[in-house]
Order: sequence, then structure tokens, then C-alpha cells
Amino acid sequence: MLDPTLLRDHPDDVRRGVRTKRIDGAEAALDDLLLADEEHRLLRRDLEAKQARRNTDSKRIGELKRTGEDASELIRGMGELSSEVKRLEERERALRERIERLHLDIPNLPHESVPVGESEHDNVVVHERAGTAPVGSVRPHWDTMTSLGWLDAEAGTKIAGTGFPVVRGTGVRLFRALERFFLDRLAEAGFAEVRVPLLANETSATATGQLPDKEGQMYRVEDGLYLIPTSEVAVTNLHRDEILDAASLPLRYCASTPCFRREAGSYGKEVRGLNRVHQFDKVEMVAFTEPDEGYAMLETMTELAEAMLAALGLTYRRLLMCTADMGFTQAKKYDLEVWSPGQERWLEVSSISTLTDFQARRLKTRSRPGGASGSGKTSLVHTLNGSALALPRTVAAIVETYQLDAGGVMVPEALQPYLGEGPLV
RNA sequence: GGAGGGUUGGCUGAGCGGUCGAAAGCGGCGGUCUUGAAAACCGUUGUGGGGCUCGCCCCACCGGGGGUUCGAAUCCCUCACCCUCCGCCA
Repeated sequence: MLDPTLLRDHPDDVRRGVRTKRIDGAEAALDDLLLADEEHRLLRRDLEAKQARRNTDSKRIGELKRTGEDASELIRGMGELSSEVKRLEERERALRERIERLHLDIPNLPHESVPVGESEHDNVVVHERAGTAPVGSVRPHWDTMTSLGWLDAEAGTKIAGTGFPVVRGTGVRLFRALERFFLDRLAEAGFAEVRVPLLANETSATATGQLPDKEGQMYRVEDGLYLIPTSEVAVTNLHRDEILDAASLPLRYCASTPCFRREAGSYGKEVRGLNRVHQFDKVEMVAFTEPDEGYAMLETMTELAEAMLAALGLTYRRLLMCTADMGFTQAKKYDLEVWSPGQERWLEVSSISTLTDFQARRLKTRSRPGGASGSGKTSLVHTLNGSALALPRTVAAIVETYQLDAGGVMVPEALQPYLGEGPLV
């Protein structure tokens, strides 16, 4: 949610920013919102004046009753005033709800450093870093992993459906080693690990911005709960409705969870092997910072994730996403893509973004010196999140880069503390 | 799953339907005293929104929503959450 004051005072700036994000209906929502907001303020002025009179008259009736005087005339007038107030309150509520809904349709504004673009083709490659050259001949990971007995797509299909592969054998150890490597690196960098629910309620999903924007991407289950599409939903809501102590910032968390995504409409080679699955493990970073530290934190987090890819010896590149390819809540986003030699394509393994105060406004996560019981003005924090990293595609790149023609997969040096020197078979 | 009890400001905890944004205590902040600190004493101290003649003034908020009433923290309904007991259970 954007700052309502900004919307009122600089509607043209907001319109310009919204337009660059290329989100259907957002501009129309903005127009509706501006009108509704104006109407709302006029209505409120009227309503509040009448409420004020009701309050004073009501107080007067109390006084008269106490002293035993006649209040019947005043009471008679109050009846009329009250029903008028009630009528206005009803209109005000309807208008307010409409404004709230419209707010949910207006995306965050891009940072000035973000390239304006029309589609994913306008994303900018910030840099590309070469890793280890493939040690054997190149084959797609699904061939290698299936023949090694590490990946069993058919078993998963039997259990749940397509897009839910079963990992078995030594493949399981590779996944677990990678998860531990990521978490150990994050712990060193000061990220506190949390274990969180894998289901979130509607309030949480709305607060982080998955609803209503990504409704169709989430699995909805009984009792009004959603399977989390990313642990961002769970972790960020840790501080919903809280006033944090400014001295405690930045707060840094990490979590390793399965992520559930419906991925409706995906097909073909896009979804082969581990490329795109409905359930995948991801280690996530989440940060809460002071408003003026958000963008610096974005760089820090991105470099941290890059360092992991570099340590694994993988070839990767950093993309600065253009305005059209950013999410609804994001103000600036980097994607990290790893090179898949077996498929000769880039695979997205991380997406790191700052949501500025956009998400914090919905979350009502503020900070001030001394926290909730402190003093001074509260200010909305900046929230950030990013993957470090998504496991399946990283595994795919490792397998394709380190597979040996003699069979098995070499262990990257960074994983040797967890797996030994290998090779894995 | 069944039965009962609860939800008030940063915390504890009072609140006959009208003088309640809400007692009291704790905590926080400012001050007096002190070489300094503590203690004591005095003052102050919620969030969000709106108006403005920038000194203030107004509105809303006592878990969420709805209702009764001239008037609701207080009465009624409903939902959520918490606690206790029973049942079940990794």
C-alpha cells in the first residue's frame, strides 16, 4: 500500500510510476481511488461535525439527568441527529472499504535506479561471473539424476501429481548438504534462523501482498489457509502490528521451508526435471531496516547470495529487473540466474528485492527509539526479502556442471565439509 | 471434538449505560534535590486520521464485525484468539 498522502499530493508522480510497472487495471484503480479519496474526506468532515454535536448533546443530556432536569426535548432532537450520523457512518464505511480495495490494486513505485521497460527483455544484466567449466560432457540434470537414482518423477506423480518429483538416494544428501551450506553462510552473516508455519491465513497473505495479487498462484486449503508460496509470507508477518525498537534494526532472519506454487499454465521443457516444480525447498532471507537503509541492505543481501553461487563454482549472472518485470510490491529487484550447461539456459535461483515501506504499511510494522513503549515518532520500516537460494535449480546446475563421464558427480569444494570429497554416486 | 472462563493503554490491573481515552501501580521521559548516582518529590507520558487563525480544535479506536439505546469499554448477537477441564493424539 502506498502512502495516501503521497497519492493525494503528487498524483501525477504516482501515475507515472504506476504506469511503468505495466500492471493491468492499476491506473484505473488510481483514478477511482483519487476520486473516492476526495469524496471520503468531504464525507468525513460532515460526519465528524455531526458526531461532535452528538457527543456534546449526549454529554448535556447526562448532566440534565443527573441534576434531575428535563432532557426530553434534547433527546427528541438527538434521535434525528443520531439516525443521520448512523446513515453517514454507513456511507463512510462503504467508501472506506472501497478505498481499501482500490489501494490493494495499486503497486509499489519503482526506485529511480530501475530501468523502465516493457517486458523481461528489458532487464539489465549487471554482471556475469564465470564459474567452473563443466567437468564432463553436458547432459540435462534429469537424465543424470534419474539414471543415478536421485530423481524419481514417476513416483511423485503417483503420490501427488506432475511437478512433485521424489528425490532419493544420494540426491537427498546433496539437497540436505546444500541447505546446510546456505543456512551456515547466513548464520555467519547475522541472519537468525526461524522455523515457521507452512500455512498462512488470509490476513498474513494480504499483509505481505500475495493477496489479492497472486491469489491464483497459491494453494488454498481448508479453514481459510494458504500453503505458503515462499517463507517471506510467514517470516515477514512475524512483526505485523508491531512497533520495533529502532536500536534493534536491522533485523535479519532466515528460514528454510518448502514453497508451494500452483504454476498453472506451465508446460514443456520449462517444467522438465527440477526446472519448475509445485513444491520446492528454498532458503530465504528477510530483513527489516530503517527507511534510509533499505537500498543498502538490498545490495548486501544480493552480494551474500552471489557469494554462495561463487563458492559453489557455478556460472551466474545478476539481473536488475526492469519496471515491467518487477512484482507488485517491489521497488527494486535483482534476480540471480545460474547457468545450466546441460540445457544451455539460465535458471533463476534467487530473487532479492526491497519493498520499501509499501509492505510495512500493510503490515503496520513501525519502529521508534525504545520500541512500543518508547518515545518519539514512529516510522514505517523497510522490508526486504530474497532467496539464498532456491534448492532444486541450484542442484540442477551443480549436477550439470560437475557430472563425470565415468558416472557420479564431483562435490564442489564448498560442500565437501558436508559431503566428503566425493564423487557422489 | 465437548464444557466452562477470559481478551482494557508498553506492563499489571480497576472500570454503577452518561462527568471514561479510560482509576491506580509499574515502566518511560523531563525537572527539583545531589559532587555524581540512587531514593524522595513535582510534572509529563497511547495509536491513527482530519481541520486550522499553527496556539490549538475535532473525530475514531477498550480483540474483529454487527445490533439495542438519545447515549455503549459497560447490554445483546457473532467471529477470532487465549486459558482451564474432559476426550483424542505424533
